[in-house]
Amino acid sequence: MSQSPEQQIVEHVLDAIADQKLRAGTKLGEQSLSEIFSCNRTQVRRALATLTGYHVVEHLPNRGAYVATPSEADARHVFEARRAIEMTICKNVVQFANPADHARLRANLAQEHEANAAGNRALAIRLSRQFHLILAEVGRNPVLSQYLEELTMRTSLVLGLYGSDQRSLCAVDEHAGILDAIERRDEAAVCREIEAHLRHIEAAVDFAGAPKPRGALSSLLGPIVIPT
Amino acid sequence: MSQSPEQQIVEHVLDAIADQKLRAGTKLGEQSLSEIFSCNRTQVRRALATLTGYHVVEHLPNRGAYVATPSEADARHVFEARRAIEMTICKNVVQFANPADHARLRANLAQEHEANAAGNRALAIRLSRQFHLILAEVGRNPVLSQYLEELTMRTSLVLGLYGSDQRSLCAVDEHAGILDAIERRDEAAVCREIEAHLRHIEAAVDFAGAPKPRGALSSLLGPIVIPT
DNA sequence: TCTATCATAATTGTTCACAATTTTTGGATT
DNA sequence: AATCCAAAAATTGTGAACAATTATGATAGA
Repeated sequence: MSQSPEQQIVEHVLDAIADQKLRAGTKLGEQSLSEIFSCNRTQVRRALATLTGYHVVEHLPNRGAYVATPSEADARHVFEARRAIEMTICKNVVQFANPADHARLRANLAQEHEANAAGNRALAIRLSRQFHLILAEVGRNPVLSQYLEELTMRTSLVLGLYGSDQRSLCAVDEHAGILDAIERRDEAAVCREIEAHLRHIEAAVDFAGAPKPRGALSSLLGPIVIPT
Repeated sequence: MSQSPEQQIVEHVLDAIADQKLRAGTKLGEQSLSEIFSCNRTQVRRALATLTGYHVVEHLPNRGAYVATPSEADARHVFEARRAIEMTICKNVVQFANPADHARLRANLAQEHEANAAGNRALAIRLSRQFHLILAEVGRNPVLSQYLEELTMRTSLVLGLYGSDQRSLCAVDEHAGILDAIERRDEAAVCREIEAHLRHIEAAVDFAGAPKPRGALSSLLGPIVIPT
C-alpha cells in the first residue's frame, strides 16, 4: 500500500500546490525534503526532477529547486491550452458519460456546495479542481487527462500568485450549469459553458496585483506519517 | 555551444525515434548508452527518466528502459489530442502569422516536395513533422508547442509500428492546402483541412498489421561526435 | 531432445563520500 | 552606517563502489 518516498514527495508537493499552500517561488531544498520525508537525498532529487517535468517546479543549476513562478504570458498560454483540451474532453463526456458518471459529478458538486457554504476555502478549491479532473476521466482519454492534470496544477499556481481572493464562489454555479447540459446531452451548450467558465476564471486573474509572500516549507507539507 | 551529455542523449534518441530509426520495443541499455555517448551511467539514467516523462520510453523496474510500444488505444488518444491542440494552434497561426512565417512554412514545404521527389523517405518524414512543429511555433503558445512536440514523437512511434509504408506521400499536398488557407487567412478552411489531414494520417494506420522488427542500438544513434 | 536446476554473468538500483558552487557570516575599511 | 572582502558553512552536483535483481548458459536427469 505505502508508496515509494519519491511518489510521496511528488504527490505531497502537488497537493500542497493545488491547495495553494505552497506558493510560487518557495524554495524546495533537498536536505529539508529528505528530512521531512525521512529519506535519501537521491530520492528527493528524482522527485524534484519529475516535478520539474510537470512545469510546477523550476530548477536553477547549482541553486536548487523552486516552486515555479508563472509569468502573465505563461498564464495566458495555460488557459488557452485548457480551453482547447477541455473542449474536446467535454465533447467526449457528452458522448460517453453514463448514469454512474453523472452521479459521480453530482456528488462532487454537492461537496463543493457544502464546502463553500461552510466557508472552507481550501477544500472548495480542491473540489473545484477535482470537478475538472473527473470530467477528464469521464472523457476517457488518458492523454488529455494527464495534460489537464498538469494544466490545473499550473492554474493553481497562477491563481495563488495573481488571483483575487473573493472569487471562485461563482464557479460552483457554473459547474452546475455544465453538468446540467451534460445530462441533457446538449453538446453545443456544454462547449459554450465550459469555454465561458474558463474565460471567467482567467478574467478573475489580476496581473496588476503584486505577487504574494510565501510561507515556510516544513509547516506546509506535514504532518508526514512514516510507514513502518 | 556543446550541451550536456544528458541533453545530447535525449535529443539523439528523440531524433532517432522521430526519424523512425529507433523502433518501438528497442532496449535502451544503460551501459550501451554510456559507452555510445562516452559519459557516466548517472547521466544516462537521468536522460532515460526524462524520456520516460515524454512517454516515448517505458521503464520496467529492474529490467531497464525500452522505446515505448503504444497500443491501438494509445494511438487513438494521441491523434485525438493532436486534433484538439493543432486546431487551436492553427487558429492562432491564422491570426498571428506574418510574411516571414509564411516564408518559413513555404520553404519547409518546398524541401518536403524535394525530399519526396528524390525518394528520401527519412528526410520526408522529418520534414513533415517539422511542418507541424513550425506551425506550432508560429502559433506562439509554448505550452501547446511542447505538447505537440511530444505528440508528434508518439505519432512517429505509432507510424513506425503500424503504418503502411506507401502512405505519407499524399501528405505534402495537404500541407500545401493548409498553407494556402493560412495565407488567405481563411480560419474555417484551415481548421477543416488540418482536421482532415490528421484524420487521413490516422486512417492510414493499420492496426491489424503485425508490429515490425527492431534494429540494433549502436548503429542507429551514431555516429556521435565528442566535443573536446 | 526436452526440461529443470543451479552457478555465473550482466544489468539495474542504491548509497555514500567527495568535489564544485553558492550563500552566509563576520569583520575591516571607508 | 554602508560597502567590500575573505573565510566558513551550507547546498548542490558527480562518480564510483556495493547490493539486488534479472538474464544467460551449462549440466544433469527424464
